[in-house]
Amino acid sequence: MSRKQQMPRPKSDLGDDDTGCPILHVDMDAFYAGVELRERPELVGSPVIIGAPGARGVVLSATYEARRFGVHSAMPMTRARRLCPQAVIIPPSRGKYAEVSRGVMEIFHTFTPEVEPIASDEAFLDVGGARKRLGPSAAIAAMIRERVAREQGITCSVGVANSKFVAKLASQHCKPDGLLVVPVDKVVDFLHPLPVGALWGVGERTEQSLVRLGVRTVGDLAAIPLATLQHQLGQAAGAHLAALAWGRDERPVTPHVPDKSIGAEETFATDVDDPVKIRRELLRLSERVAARLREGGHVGRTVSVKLRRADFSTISRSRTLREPTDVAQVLYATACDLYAAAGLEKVRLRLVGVRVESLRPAGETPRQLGLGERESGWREAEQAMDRAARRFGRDAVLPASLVRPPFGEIDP
DNA sequence: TCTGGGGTCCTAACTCGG
DNA sequence: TCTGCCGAGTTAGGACCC
Repeated sequence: MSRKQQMPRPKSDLGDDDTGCPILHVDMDAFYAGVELRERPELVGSPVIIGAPGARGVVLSATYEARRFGVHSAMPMTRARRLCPQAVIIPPSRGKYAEVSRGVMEIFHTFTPEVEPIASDEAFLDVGGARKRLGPSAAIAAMIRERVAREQGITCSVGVANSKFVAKLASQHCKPDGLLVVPVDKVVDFLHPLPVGALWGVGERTEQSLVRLGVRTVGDLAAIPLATLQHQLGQAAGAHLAALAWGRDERPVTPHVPDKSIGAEETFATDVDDPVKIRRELLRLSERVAARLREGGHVGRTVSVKLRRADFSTISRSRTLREPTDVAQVLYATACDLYAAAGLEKVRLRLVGVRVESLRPAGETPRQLGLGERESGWREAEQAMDRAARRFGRDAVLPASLVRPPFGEIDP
């Protein structure tokens, strides 16, 4: 589901020598759209857009037929509909995509335990250890493509290279439904003609900065002095991109990357300036985040709120607590304090968000009771809510202020 | 044209304690 | 007691990814 524009077709003279290329990047083609088309085969070959039909939605996925009209992920739905009025719009069903994603990841694990998921629709695989058993990397890539298509009914593209970064570029390069090997001695030939925006970490802003330096291709980037790059982009980003431009990327495939933060945010259907409604939303988001913290066995110490004004300018405010928590009431109280301290109580907002950072495993964090705090308090109440939610559904137990009034009554 | 929601990482400014 | 330096931690914002 990359937002970057489709790259030109690959150079055909790279060859297929996969010696020294243990890294695979597997990327589903137009994943959400592909999943929907399994159930609506009559739409195969038609422009289809997956996205919420509301006024403020964006495109989550689009078939290649829709992309020909300029539609791409993250584009506002209003614009997508203008560009391609004949497209069939399908609202997203995230549960369904999560299920297919699990199935695909299971297929990957039958080839190697070294699987690093980076999104629901893509992953890196290190097949270095599997080659003795299953054959060369390119052959493994072909088997994976065949099994994903046969067992899940969707197509994917696979890049094969000696590093994660080059494998990822390779998979983008051969989309859709392709396989591309970038041999070790052809990495620079492959990289240098590419537009600099193709690099991982070069978005719109960075690309503009680089174009001001006269850098348009990866080859241009490779040619400019490191100091100039670091002056323009900062120490870390400059050094990182300079290395990538020469195909240097030492990052290993890491199967278990721990969560660093968990958050939730919501864009209102229309902008809101009523502090009561804003606080109710902060409560809803705090409940959601706390439930996910408990589900994942995390506690977190830093609580931040995100507030986006009607003009799209965004501020965030954060506070680090004395003790880490997974209790919604603690998150909510902190979020309300931060909202009040931001001085936006009379300002029209389009989005609010709550996030918890500095996560650690709940089991490793002995809890200190505060002065006068009862052993059985909010945490126990919320754990009971978790149990009820597992049994009766997510909305079975809610804080009173989140319960919708019966039809005809006034919402307090 | 009008911009979701889930994240990660980096940088700069600031505070605080040694 | 005051001042300067340094490093660690916190906070805010921004860019980027899918």
